[in-house]
Amino acid sequence: MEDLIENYGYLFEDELLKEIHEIGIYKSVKEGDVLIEIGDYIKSMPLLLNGAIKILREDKEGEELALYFIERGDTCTMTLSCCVGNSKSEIRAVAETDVHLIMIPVQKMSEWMRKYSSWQEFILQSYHSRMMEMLEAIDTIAFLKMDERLLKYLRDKAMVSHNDQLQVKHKDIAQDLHTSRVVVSRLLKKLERDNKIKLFRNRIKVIAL
Amino acid sequence: MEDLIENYGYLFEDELLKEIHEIGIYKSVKEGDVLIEIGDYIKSMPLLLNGAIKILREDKEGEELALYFIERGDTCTMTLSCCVGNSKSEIRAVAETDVHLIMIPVQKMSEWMRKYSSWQEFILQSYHSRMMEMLEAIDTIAFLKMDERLLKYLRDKAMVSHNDQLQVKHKDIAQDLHTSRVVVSRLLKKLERDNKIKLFRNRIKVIAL
DNA sequence: GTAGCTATGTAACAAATGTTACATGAAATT
DNA sequence: AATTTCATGTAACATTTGTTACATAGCTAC
Repeated sequence: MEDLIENYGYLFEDELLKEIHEIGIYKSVKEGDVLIEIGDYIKSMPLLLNGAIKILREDKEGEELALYFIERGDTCTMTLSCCVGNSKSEIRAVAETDVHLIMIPVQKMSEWMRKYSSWQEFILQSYHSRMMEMLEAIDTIAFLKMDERLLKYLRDKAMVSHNDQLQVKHKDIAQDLHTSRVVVSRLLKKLERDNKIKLFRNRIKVIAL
Repeated sequence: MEDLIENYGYLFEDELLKEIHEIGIYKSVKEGDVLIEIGDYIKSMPLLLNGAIKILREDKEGEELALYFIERGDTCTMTLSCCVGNSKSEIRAVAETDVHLIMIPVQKMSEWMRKYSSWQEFILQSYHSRMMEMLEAIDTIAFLKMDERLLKYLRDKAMVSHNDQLQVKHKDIAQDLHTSRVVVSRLLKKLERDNKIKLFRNRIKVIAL
């Protein structure tokens, strides 16, 4: 409950907070766990209390692409979107760090939309944020070259995990950026020569945040 | 009014249709005209009656990228999004064909959200559609090669203009796809050899729709 | 018709990204 | 300690995309 108030207290009226606390289901998720799988029907929406979630897209061949990260105080708008459309999830959500969240049944979502103006505001604001994040994702893949994308990826990752030391393998990065391991290793080496990062085995230190 | 009923009659209750008709401002826009410019503050949202609108993104250097087309029965959700966030437009909207639309003042938008459940449904559904279109745009630039993107672009363009004969110059296509004219000409020639399209001066016929 | 403009075609080359193959070195397993 | 597995480095090459330069062909204006 303190977690709830800390993250959403300034947004929602007390009554709504109480309802969320009563109805919502508190959940802990371990780093790396899959929260939503592509094709899942969505029955509840998550309110993020802490930690970060990575949103991924997949093509027909099963190749991945990381779109953006979601942080505390956010919700997965794609979830809302899918509830409304009553359709399957188009994305995969993976816990980037250990995560605490509250699951809200979808019926409540539209009920609260009419009952609480702060909730309506929150939902619309969420859509806005996610739209902006989608646009940023588009900018990144459309306008940046791979070395710039790579650096941005590392910085974003460091930001959401509040840690400039990243526990990652080149192979994983390649998967998130939808490129090959060799390309990633090559560009990482260049970034290290340019003093933007420092490379270790299973670990990368981001210097210029 | 008939236009309004034809496009939105099955969505909205009569009372809402009446309000839209009374409050909305009917507008005609010529092909090529800019409806929304990047950085504009949005004071009203458009409901599309017929025609199609092209949504574009721009990078820092002023380079463009076409994201998707909006057709009749749709609205520009980015507009909503910007109203909510009270922020400037992040995209440019250009009339792809001659367009008829109704402009709704933004205050009405949130007022109707509470008053008419069909309006709330419509807005959320719009957000969903636009999210899906953004995802498709991401898929396109992330997973497709330029020749596939080019063919998809031509097909989409033919679809929304209901015409397999496109009045376009290679230069314009290059701008929309964020590549160079030479690349477009080269790939178009290949598509013609593969019998997907037929090339003329100032005109392209899309064969395999 | 001719001059000039615009759109398109194409060659030659450059840069970015993707692929294959293999070497090295650290960690884990036996 | 020897063996195996995994992460990383790197060379060599292929493919895709971008760039520069120029030729040709159709249209417009005079």
